[in-house]
Amino acid sequence: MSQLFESLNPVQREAVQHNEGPLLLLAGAGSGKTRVITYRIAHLIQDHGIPPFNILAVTFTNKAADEMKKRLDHLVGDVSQHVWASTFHSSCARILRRNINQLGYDRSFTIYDSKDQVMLIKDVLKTLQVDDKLNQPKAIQNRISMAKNRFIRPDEYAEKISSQFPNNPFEEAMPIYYGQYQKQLRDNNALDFDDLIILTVDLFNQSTEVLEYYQDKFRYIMVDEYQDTNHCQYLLVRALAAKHHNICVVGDDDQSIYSFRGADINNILDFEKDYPEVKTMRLEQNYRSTKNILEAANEVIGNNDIRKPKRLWTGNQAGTSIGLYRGFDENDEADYIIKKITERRRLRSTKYSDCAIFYRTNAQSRALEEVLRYENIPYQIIGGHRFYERMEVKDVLAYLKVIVNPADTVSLRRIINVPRRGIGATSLGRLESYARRRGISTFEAIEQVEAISEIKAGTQERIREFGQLIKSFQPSASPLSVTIDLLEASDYLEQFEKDGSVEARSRIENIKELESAIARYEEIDPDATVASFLESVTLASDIDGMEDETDVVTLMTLHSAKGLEFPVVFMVGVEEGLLPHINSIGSKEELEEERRLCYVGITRAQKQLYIVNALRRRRGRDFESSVPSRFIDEIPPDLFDQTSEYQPPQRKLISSFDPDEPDEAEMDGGYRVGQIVFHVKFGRGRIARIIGVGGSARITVRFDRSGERTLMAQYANLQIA
DNA sequence: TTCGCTAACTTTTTT
DNA sequence: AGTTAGCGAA
Repeated sequence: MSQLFESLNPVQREAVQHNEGPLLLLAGAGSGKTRVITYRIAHLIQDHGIPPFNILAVTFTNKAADEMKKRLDHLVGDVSQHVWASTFHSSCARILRRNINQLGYDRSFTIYDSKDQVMLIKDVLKTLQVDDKLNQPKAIQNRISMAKNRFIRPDEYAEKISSQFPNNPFEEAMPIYYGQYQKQLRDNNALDFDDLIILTVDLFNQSTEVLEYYQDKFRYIMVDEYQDTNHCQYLLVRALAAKHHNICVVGDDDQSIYSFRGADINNILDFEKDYPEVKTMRLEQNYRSTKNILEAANEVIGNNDIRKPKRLWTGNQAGTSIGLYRGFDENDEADYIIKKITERRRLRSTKYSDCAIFYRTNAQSRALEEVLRYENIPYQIIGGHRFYERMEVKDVLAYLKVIVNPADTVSLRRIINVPRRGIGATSLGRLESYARRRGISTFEAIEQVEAISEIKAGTQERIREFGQLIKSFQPSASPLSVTIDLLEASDYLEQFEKDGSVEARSRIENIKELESAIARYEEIDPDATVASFLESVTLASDIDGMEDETDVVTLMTLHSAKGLEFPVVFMVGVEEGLLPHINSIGSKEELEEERRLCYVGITRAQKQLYIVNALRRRRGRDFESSVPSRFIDEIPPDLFDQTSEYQPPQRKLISSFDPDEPDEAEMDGGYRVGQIVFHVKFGRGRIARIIGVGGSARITVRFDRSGERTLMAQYANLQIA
């Protein structure tokens, strides 16, 4: 262990040796915080004889948890397997699988992802007979999630949130939606992401016995990326640490980029108030980046007002200048990047896997992907349309979910007629209304379909067969065997085998891939069940699927990039409207979060940073011209490579985009932000944002009745008040 | 009543 | 561009 200390700087060493009592570790980008956490755990185990099962390490992603376990394994060997290292959501799911009975749920509960949530909300609106055109399910989902993150229940919503939006019918209706949503979740024996946390807190509040069990089990708690925790997670950590106070949180307020998900920066800023005896330490030496890169990062983040003052420093070399390129459009951006990558590969043995491309929005990956594919450069895209979101994969997963938890009507509805078995919307509707009348689940209605006289005998028979199909599987059998039997018995693949198109074949391939994923999962965990597999899939994050053994270029959003590092980083689309994003420009807080996002991107780079943007960009059907991001201006000019190709190629610029085209300009009707307008259907509202110009401009209006909606200027037909 | 085709909308970030 | 809603055919 003593050699272990030699590689640490004094502050790091102090942090590792501080084992009892609360510790706040303010760790700047690239300051070696993961190292400190793992060493700290190793130190607890080896030098203080703390049993590994008494340690809980909460990370932001499963990938980070796995990496921590791997490093820990190097330091202390096999015993590291007994440390609980996982995400908030996974840890809570694990706790709830043991103890959720006490809250009146069944242990076979299903976890709903955000798409499932939206489906359920549509359902809720239907049962409440509310038009889902006026009340966007996604907006409702967002409001519910925000409430849950703040530990606000349906019955408290009116008082705590609605009251802040006087005369807002949408917010006034929210408690009803929220309440009904929660009821239907329970009826489906399902939990959404937020429930995992909130119900664990409930469990602890309700049973001191359970709470004490976990308090004593997790005598040492470490929370990584603490700046991104929400209030509910804060309550959870506080409850767990209340007895022993051995809580170490690690975070960086400058890297807080998840406030849209309810992350509450106060959790880090107030930590010192919660634990008066806290020891605070700062890791400010950066080991990752060159001086140039770090200075650029420092300068950018220095423009934020809401932050703990600090300035990272590094002993590393100055390094090369930052590349800056303003391309013609997104294809030109991509061309430039590829040119640089191939050039570097030729000159200085930079590997593909040394290079990462970051963007603000997933949509930006497409242009890059096309060019990379065309140029035969191997790449991986993190996030976007993930494997587990493919239609055919979701179908099979829905089958598995129903097998484990027949009460899950969202999944049931997905597969009851897939493949086509002659059970259409009307029959399903009758089935569901019967279920509702009797107060039973849809699946229970299926089991007594003979009693439903509205359904014709032929259809009854088909429904009965479907019910038997589901019941013919053993949920406790191994996931792989269930899947194989399922594919066999359901004739699911037949629809694609008959088709024979490229697409159908790739769908079959994806199912095969799913099978091998299940096989792999079983190999790692011999106790795997269908339920545990489904859970791991739902709680997997984009980044968990990242491949870091093979030599490929990695593309991902700036959000996904947090916690990673690459020798060569390209940030694309560094433009006003994209970074900072158009939706964030209006508010100071949100703008500062965009700046932090930019900071996160810059600080991922070890040796070389390229900042790239384009003169114009395709958005939907038409082009928009764009202005370089204000964040570029915040970087001192002398840090940029002065010889760089900063002249945009002036090709046929005028012809294809024409913001001043007269007839279009008239069509935007002279709308202004802040104006009060009336819409035929949505009623009164106020213009929140206008994006673009002319008829193709999109106008976002915050309607009194139905929340925010974005309309095309040329079709909006708004009356100006 | 179910199914297949055409037409419209979306894209900020995510456990 | 890929899903969803709506319509007509079987």
